[in-house]
Amino acid sequence: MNDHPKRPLTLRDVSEASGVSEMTVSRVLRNKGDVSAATREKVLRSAKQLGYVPNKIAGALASQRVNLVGVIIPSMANMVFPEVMTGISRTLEDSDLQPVVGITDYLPEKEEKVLYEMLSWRPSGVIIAGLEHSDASRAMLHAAGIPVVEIMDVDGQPIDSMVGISHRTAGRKMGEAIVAAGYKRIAFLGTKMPLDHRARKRFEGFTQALAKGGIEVADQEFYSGGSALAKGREMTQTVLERTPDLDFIYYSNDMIGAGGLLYLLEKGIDVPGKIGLAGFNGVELLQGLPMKLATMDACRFEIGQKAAEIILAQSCEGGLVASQAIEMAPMISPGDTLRSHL
Amino acid sequence: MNDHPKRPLTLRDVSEASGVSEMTVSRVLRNKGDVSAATREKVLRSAKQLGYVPNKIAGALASQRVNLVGVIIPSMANMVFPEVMTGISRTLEDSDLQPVVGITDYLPEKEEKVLYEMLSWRPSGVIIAGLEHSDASRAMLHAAGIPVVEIMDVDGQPIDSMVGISHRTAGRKMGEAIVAAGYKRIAFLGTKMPLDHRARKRFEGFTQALAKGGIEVADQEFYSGGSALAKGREMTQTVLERTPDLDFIYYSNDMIGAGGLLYLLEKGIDVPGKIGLAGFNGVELLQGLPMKLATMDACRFEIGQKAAEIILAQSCEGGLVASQAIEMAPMISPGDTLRSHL
DNA sequence: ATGAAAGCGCTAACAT
DNA sequence: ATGTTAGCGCTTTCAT
Repeated sequence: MNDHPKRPLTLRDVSEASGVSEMTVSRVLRNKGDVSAATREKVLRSAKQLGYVPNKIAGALASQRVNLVGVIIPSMANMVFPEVMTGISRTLEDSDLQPVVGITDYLPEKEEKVLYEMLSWRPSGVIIAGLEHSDASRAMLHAAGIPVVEIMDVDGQPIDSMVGISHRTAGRKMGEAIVAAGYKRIAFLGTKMPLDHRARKRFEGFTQALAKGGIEVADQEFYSGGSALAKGREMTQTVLERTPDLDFIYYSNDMIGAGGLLYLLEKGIDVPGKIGLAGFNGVELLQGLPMKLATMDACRFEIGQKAAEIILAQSCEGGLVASQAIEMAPMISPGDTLRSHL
Repeated sequence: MNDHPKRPLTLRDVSEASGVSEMTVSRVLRNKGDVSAATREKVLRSAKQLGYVPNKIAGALASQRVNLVGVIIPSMANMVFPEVMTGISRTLEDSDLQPVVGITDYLPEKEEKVLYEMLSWRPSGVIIAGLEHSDASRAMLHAAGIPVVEIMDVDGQPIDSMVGISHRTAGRKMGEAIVAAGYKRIAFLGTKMPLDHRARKRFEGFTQALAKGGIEVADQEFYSGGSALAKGREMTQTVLERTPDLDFIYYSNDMIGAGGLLYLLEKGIDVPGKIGLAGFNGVELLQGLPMKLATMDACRFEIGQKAAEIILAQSCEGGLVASQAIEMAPMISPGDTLRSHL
C-alpha cells in the first residue's frame, strides 16, 4: 500500500511522551549538557518507541552548523574517484562530518551548478577536484567563507588549500623512464583532453621529457566515451596499423592500457621486448591481468585522506589553522611491460 | 591564505542592495508569483553581484519541502551501482529532485545508521537497495511517511514500492541454460554470501535448476575483498586443481568471471569446448576481453530509471499514485563462453 | 505587483 | 539539572 500519512514527529512529541521539556530532550539526543541518568533513560525510551528521527534542517538552521562536506568530482565511472572517496570517508568516519558527493562529468557549467546547489546547503567545507574552475565557481568558493581543498593536482594556484600530485611531473618522469629504457618510437593514447586538465598536463610533461631525449611522439590517438578496455584495444590496433614501427605506447589511464596489453598479448606480440607499455593510476584491476602493466600510482587514497584531514582541522580549530599545499610524490611501478634498460 | 571571514549573505542583503522587500527578492529567486520585469532585473543583478547563494536550510524549513532523494546502496566499488545511479540521475535531471547517496558496505548496522542520517534531512523519497533490512530500518522507512522504492530484487515483500529482477529466477535460468547445453560437472564461484542476499538467491535458483537436471554443484569457492579480477583467477585455479574434471564454472559476478576467463585462456584451455563459463551483470568491461563472457544483464540502468520515476510520480501527485512492484526480465547473453548445444 | 506578519523545528544563551 | 526565551533565514498566508 502507498500510505504516507503521519506528520513527521517533532521534539515536542518526544517531550510530551516523556514529560520533559523540549530543551532537555534536545540535550539528551545530542549528548550535550548535563542530564540526569534517569531523565536520559526516559527520553531515550520515548524517542525510540515513537521512532523519532531528529530534523537536521531545523537543527542546522538554529545552530548555524551543518556537518556536511561537499565533495565535487568529475565522475564515479572510472577507478580513480571511488578510491579518493574511500580516503575521504575513512577519515571523516570518526568525526561528525559527512561527505556529500556531486558529479560534474568534466563539464565546467555542471560544476558551477553542482557547486551552487552544494553551497546552498551551507556545508562545513568543500573538497573539489582540480584547480581549473570558472570565475563564477571561484567567486562562490571564496564567498562561501568555508575551508576549500582542491585535490588531485598541484600544478596551479589554489583557492585555499590543495592536495595532489604534479601531473606535469608525473608525465615527465614516465617519459624519462621510457627514454632511459631506450625506447625510441613512442606513441601516446588517451582521452580527448580539452576538459581533462590533468591528462593534458601529463601529456605536456611527457612530450617535454621526450624532447629532452631528442624524441618526438611518433603517433597519438584520443577517444571519448565507451568501454575504456575496448577503446584501449581499438586504439592500439589503429596506431599500430598506422605506425607499425612503434616500440612503446604510453596510455593516459590504466584501463585503456589494460585493453592494449590484452590486445598485444592476444596477437602474440612480445611485450615488453617488441613493444613496451605504460599506463597511469595504479588501479587494482591490473593485479588480475596476465602481465603487470607499468603504471604510476596517483596516490588517490592518500589524497582523499589528506584533504579530509585539512577540512577536519580547519572546521574544528576555526581560522587558526592555515591553508596547506601538499604535493604527493607518485612512484613508477615498472611492472612487466617496461624494460629497465636496453 | 586561509581567510573565511565574511558572514554568509542573506536575502536581507539582497533586499537592501536592490531596495526591494525580502519577500519580493524571494519571489524573484524562485520564479514564483508575479514580479514586474523591472524589479526582477534589479534583484537578479544585485543577487549576482553580491554572489548570493540562497540558504536551502532555511528554505526547506520554511516550506517543509526538501528536494532530495536518498539513495542507499551497498557499494560504489563494483560496476553495478554506478550504473543504477546513472539511471537515477538521468531521470531526476530534469526534475527539481536531487539524488544523495549513502553507502552501507553490505552491513545492516551501517545501513541503519546511514538511513537515520538520511531521513534526518527529511528527503522527498528514498531509494534503497535490497528487500532485507533490520526491523529498525523498516520502522524508520515506514514512519518517514515518504515514498520508498526498494531496488535490485523482487524476491520478497516490499515496504512500499519495488523495482528489480528476481535473482532466484536469474540463477535458475542460467542453470537451465547450462544444463541444456549439456554441461555436467559444474562449479559455482562467488562472494561469501551471508550478507549478499541477491548473490545467495541466484545461487539458490541455480542449484535448484541443476537439481532438476539431476546435477549437483561439483565444487564451489567463495571470496571476500581484494581485486575481483585477481580473485577470479585464483579461485579458478584452485577449483580446477581440486576438481580437474569440471566442464563449467558459474561466477556470481562478471569481474571474477573475467579473471577466470583470462586465466583459462592463458593456460591454453579450450573455452567453451573444454570448459564453459558464465558471469552475471552484463558489465561494459566485458566488451574489451579477448572473448565475450556469457552473462545476464541485471537491468541496472533501467532499475535506477524506473525507481526514480516512481519517486517522481509519488512526490508530485502526492498520495494519489499507488505503490508499484515492477519485475524486470533479465536476458541471458551467451557470448562466446557458453555453447548453445552439445 | 508588492509588503507585513507569523512560524517552520530546532538550539544558543540565559535563567532558575 | 532543567526550563524559558528568542531567534536561525527563509516561505506561507494574508493584506494592500
